[in-house]
Amino acid sequence: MSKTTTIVREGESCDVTCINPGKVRSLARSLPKASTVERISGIFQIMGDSSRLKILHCLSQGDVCVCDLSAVLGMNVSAVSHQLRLLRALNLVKPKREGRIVYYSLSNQHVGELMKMGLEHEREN
Amino acid sequence: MSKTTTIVREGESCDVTCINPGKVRSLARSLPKASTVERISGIFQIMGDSSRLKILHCLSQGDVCVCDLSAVLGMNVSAVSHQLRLLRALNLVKPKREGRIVYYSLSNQHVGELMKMGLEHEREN
DNA sequence: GGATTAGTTGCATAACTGTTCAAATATTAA
DNA sequence: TTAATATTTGAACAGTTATGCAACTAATCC
Repeated sequence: MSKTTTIVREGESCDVTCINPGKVRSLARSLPKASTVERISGIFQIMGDSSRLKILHCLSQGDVCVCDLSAVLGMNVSAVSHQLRLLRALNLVKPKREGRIVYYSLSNQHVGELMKMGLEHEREN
Repeated sequence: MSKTTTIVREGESCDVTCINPGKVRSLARSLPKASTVERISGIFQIMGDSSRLKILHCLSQGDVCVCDLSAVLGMNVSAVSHQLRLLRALNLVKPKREGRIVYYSLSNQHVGELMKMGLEHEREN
């Protein structure tokens, strides 16, 4: 039943042995486009680090300054700041300066919900 | 208002400058324990890669063999197999041999739901 | 038996990531 | 102004990761 078929995907074509050409074509069509997959995996990747997850967990309970985050996580202020920069770049958190102190908060509730989902998955496993 | 306090976290203590010792203590208490955070971030980390996300997306539509996955994703059979091993190790997918062909499927629906969440986040953003 | 096909695995490697250190910026206090 | 504090940033480093190649196992077909 094996067969060599030419699969066309996003402009380029390549010869691959595939068991079920029809299924392959329909699966290929069903995939969200590359940029979408990239952005979704980006979100998950960001949440795939314990330090960042802890930071987000703290912020889900209200504004926290960098200094306090550093104390809670038990890590370098600089390290925390680097991670906050990443989170800022992805619009997951936003800063608010008050004098010398910068308070961070979640930009929206989506991340909080994703975290809750993660916790539930964990519990059910 | 700044103050130097000793924060005790999981047996070890360290001196850190922190703005709000009370808040820090309560946040520290509110954090899920290390192993839990680790496992949750592990799940997200696994989904934080476009190849794996595509694989999982395919499997969310039914059983697919390694060969077809390779064709759909346009990548090496070996590379796909390596990723499947990771997913297997985390009990996210399971193999079923039929002759020479190995069909993979999702172990449970949790991952599918997480992916849906990701897609929704993406859309709302 | 030998040949072919599907998949796995170990190794090598290039690319990426998280953290730390040191230096810079910004704001307040003396 | 100088000193102190809160945060940011860039460079460097160690550790991890995704992929491809080559060699292997497993199953089928001749």
